[in-house]
Amino acid sequence: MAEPATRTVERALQLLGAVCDAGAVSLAEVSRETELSASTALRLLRTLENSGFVRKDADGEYRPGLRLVQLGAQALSHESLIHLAAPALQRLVDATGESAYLSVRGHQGTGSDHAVYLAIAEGTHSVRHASWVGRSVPLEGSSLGVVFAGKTPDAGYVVSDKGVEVDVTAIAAPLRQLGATGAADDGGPVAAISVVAPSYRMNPAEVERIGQLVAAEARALLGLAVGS
Amino acid sequence: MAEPATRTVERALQLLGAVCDAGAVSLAEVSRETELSASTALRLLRTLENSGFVRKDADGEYRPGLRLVQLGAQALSHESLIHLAAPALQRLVDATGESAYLSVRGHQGTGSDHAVYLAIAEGTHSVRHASWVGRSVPLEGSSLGVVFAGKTPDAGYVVSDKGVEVDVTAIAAPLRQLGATGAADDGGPVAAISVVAPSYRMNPAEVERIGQLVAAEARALLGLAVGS
DNA sequence: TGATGCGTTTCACTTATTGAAACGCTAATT
DNA sequence: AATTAGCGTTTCAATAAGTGAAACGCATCA
Repeated sequence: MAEPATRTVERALQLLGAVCDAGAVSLAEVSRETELSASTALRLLRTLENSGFVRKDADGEYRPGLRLVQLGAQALSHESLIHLAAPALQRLVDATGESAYLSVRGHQGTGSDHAVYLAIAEGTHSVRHASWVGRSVPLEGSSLGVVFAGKTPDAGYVVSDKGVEVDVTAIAAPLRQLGATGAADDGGPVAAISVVAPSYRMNPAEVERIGQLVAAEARALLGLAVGS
Repeated sequence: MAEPATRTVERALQLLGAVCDAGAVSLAEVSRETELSASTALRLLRTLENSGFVRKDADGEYRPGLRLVQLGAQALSHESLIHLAAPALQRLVDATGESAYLSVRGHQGTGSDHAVYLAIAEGTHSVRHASWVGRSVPLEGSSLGVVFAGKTPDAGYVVSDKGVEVDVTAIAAPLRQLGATGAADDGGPVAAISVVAPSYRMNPAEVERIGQLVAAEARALLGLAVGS
């Protein structure tokens, strides 16, 4: 992979990602992280800055820029998946009181795999799992990891406690194929919905109840999802 | 401006923007819009695709990619402004029944200036102004345009009817300086809040009432806003 | 006062980008 | 069927463009 690509652009995008991951970084830091020479990093960051993709704050550190916020917001609001999933997430919250998430597999490339929360419905319990849209969570050892690996058992959902976070039980189900074309993909689903709850509130019966709800909503979403 | 920049990256970012603006475009279309030769556009789009910033759908058209959605969502959720402004917008809705918006000046560069809606609180009237996060609106002739030009009168708010949209009255107020440093900027505020309502429901007294509410919330936000 | 690390600029070396042209393809058009 | 038009794609020589080591000034720290 990756033969036909322009190195300059790749590096610039890499820098952009590094800036976003960090939130705010100095030139020296990013250039170290991305293993680019300071002069190259500076030049590319300037280009990104000219285009509004990053900006320099008062401290001289680089931050995600307005253009990125704009394009991201556009892209987010055009993602029909989010709109389609929102009612399903809300139903899960209504039925369980726990927080529900829509996530997609993050872009694989920079080492370990991650998922990104695209939509959230907050639980109603006063003690609840809380996160935010755009949060990137590691897949390793999580129920989302199993789901994205395409290893979901026949029951249609995956449970994990003692996963990424302690004292937390996550129940996830895959949104298998979104496009109208049922083409054989690179394997694994592209999105998933999940319910995340404090473990102390869970028991086998409740886990199974929630699991079946999650699996049912995931199946229902398949019917709605259209090609675009 | 724009002397020290790498052309390749600039072009790639330009393509990225074009793809996002269009939502879904063919290679021929973007290459025409961006005035790039087809071969160059193809090569750059491939690079963007490899990095997940754009993706190719089943029809072979280019769309905003997951990486962009991820970075955008991250950037959006890290924008403390949005979190700070959300309660203020809601208060405006509660007090007026009309839709309230937080907007920032879009990246100036591609011709006419625009603003981008970053946060929205929908009005409660059944007939209300509706828009979406990420929407880009032209500044020309709008109250936002006046606000971003730094021409807000002493009253602290700007009113425009018959502006960008007909039959719509917009009332906007500037969020002057966000950073802790009150440094002399490039001039003009970077953000604004506004209330947008159907004109038929407005009258001078109501406009003034809303104007003072908007101006008050804008001033209140100044106190909260911190450097980061 | 010297040492360290930063952001920045310069510059010779080439490497990597470029775009016209040509290809195969599908879908209208004649 | 033959023809045209438009698309995505590949090739390739010309050269325009990106590269990074080195050096600079400026902070801060020992």
